Amino acid sequence: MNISLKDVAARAGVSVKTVSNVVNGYRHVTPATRQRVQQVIDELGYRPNLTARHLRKGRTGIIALALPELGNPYFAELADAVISYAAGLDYIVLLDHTNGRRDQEVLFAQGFRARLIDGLILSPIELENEDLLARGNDAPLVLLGEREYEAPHDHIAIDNVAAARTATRHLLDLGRRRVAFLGARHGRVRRVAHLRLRGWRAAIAESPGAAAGDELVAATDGYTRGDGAQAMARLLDSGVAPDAVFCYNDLIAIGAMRTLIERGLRVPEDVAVVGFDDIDDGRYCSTSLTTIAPHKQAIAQAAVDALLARLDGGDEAAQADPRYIRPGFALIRRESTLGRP
Amino acid sequence: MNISLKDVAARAGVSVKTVSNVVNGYRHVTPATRQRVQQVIDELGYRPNLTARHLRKGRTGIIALALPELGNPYFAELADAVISYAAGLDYIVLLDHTNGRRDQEVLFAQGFRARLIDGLILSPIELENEDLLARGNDAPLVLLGEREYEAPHDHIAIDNVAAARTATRHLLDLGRRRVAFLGARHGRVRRVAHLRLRGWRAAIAESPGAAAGDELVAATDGYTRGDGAQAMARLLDSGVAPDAVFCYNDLIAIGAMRTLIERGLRVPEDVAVVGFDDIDDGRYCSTSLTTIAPHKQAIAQAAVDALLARLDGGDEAAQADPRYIRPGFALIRRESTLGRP
DNA sequence: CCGGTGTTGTATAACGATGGAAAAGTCAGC
DNA sequence: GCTGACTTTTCCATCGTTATACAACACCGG
Repeated sequence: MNISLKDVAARAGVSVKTVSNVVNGYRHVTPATRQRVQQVIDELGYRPNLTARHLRKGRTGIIALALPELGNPYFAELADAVISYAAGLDYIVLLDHTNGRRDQEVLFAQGFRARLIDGLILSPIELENEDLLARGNDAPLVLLGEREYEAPHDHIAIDNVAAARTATRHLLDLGRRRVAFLGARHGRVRRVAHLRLRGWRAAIAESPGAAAGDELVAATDGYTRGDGAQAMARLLDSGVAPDAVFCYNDLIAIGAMRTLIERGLRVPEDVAVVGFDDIDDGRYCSTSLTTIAPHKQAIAQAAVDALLARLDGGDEAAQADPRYIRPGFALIRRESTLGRP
Repeated sequence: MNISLKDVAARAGVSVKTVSNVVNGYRHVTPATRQRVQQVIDELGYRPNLTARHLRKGRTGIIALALPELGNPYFAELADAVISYAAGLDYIVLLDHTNGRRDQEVLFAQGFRARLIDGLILSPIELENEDLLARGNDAPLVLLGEREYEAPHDHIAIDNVAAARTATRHLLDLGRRRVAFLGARHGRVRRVAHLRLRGWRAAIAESPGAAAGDELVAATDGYTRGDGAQAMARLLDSGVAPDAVFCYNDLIAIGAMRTLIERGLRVPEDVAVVGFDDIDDGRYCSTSLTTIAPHKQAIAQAAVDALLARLDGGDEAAQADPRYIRPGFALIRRESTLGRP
């Protein structure tokens, strides 16, 4: 049942290596031999054993993609894009999730799947710079997303500050003056939502009449709809009364909208809402969601390309300085800020 | 940089096999030797080469999970559950998507990743029975989801007929009489949404006053929100005027609600809506979605357990008759049928 | 007809791990 | 001190593939 090169070779009356040569399309094989071998291959239904090939070549053709959670549609859609693009380049993607927990992220960065994967694309949340520096692993690593590090790795991320500023300015341009920010992380305001928060501040600072107090910034525990709903509720209970909300991501925005509607507030008349990610859900909310759309396709391609450049590009490419690649983004205007047409 | 058993053995002054014994926790190793070897392992940062181990053992410890699309939150959440559960059993999950296309599903069933994976969990959409019978691959296969086959493979699925009947009856119990079904597939009504459609028919047949005509059944091209929105629009345009809709899945339901709201119809006052899958989105729609909640955790566990039973259970388990396992489900009542409390 | 050149095929040794058998070491009992 | 029984360690083959080196052969010009 398990056909190996040896079996084919015996049956075709040639050496193992000749069969290997045929399988790999090596040039110097007479058409006659090639045909005979090929026929036996088809006859026996031979399929190369990838494991053995990988062992011999020192490469597996597998790259890992570690995302915080697949339940978040943004990451699911991104994963989809990465898998498809990598498949086109004959690479297999091993998808995994870290739950956004530092210990798990460290585990991946350390390469606990060492020698099974050729390289890793990681979207960190809690990972610290020191974790990266302590990394005792030579497989290439590409970082994805908002967090910034000073470790020597390629990094793919849209310009989060500019994107957040664009989103916030959109709200200010509509005449809103009390624009809240939803989704800073408890106890670590300066970390995870750092860049988007900075963009928010920048836009507000440019707009004379806009309220800028810290009471407009609401923290969440995570990045789910539930977190958004709770944070919005807390914000309203605290008496802040914003007339617009810019949310760390679409899920939080959707949760926030849900709370607003439950409280009898209208979106966007009473409170306008902008999200971030452009997940499919946002388009079909009963009030469709205005959002920042990072170019997922471009992000996926850039990440895979960066990784493969270091893998397949030879020594000079492997040693090249880390690159910071910034795919584009767009503001998608929908009903949650413009109202129903 | 690439430390192998040999390096550790040389440094520790023992044989390769002894190091292997230590790594694998073999019993007969003196504490002194074990400690010395362990120390060198830590010192050099040795990590076993999984590829080599797999080659030798004939097993990779990797199982594949092939789902139609990760963009659908139901599948993303299910994948999450499978990965976590399998990880607890020391199995790695290779996640892939078929786009619900027959050629891709056939490719997976045929095992194009032969010898890289020990087994496969597949959620088919277009795959035909003959494809399964023609399968020339000995790796165990577990099927997931609504489609039913007569091929000898384990199958995990909730009772779709009963679930659909429960959902439809819920609508009828609320006094609705014109309950539409959204999500039959164009040109193949008897295939993909077969069971759920049957459940719908059964519930309606039991309810004397309920309309039962085929004009209440609307087809969709796919299973996305967009498909649901379009199908709902077509249904309304055709003048059917339902007072309730049971949808093939939550995404279609969310799309349908979107269309209803755009047309100025109220949910649930004018049209009540029930979905299927219990994805997170449904809970946070501005009108939260009543739905059938398959027990995803149970499905994931059953699928992995069934696969591993055939893998690790020895010959008698591998040859056992195929099993049809039916995890439970629940009707989750929310605003799209009950209205806002 | 010889030697050089170029093509086609083969034998053998890896890659890094594990399994089984053989060898070496330990220890009690007489 | 020797035997026998048991524990610990080593040696060798092996998984399926590819790389390297080389053998075999044909072809061509001189």
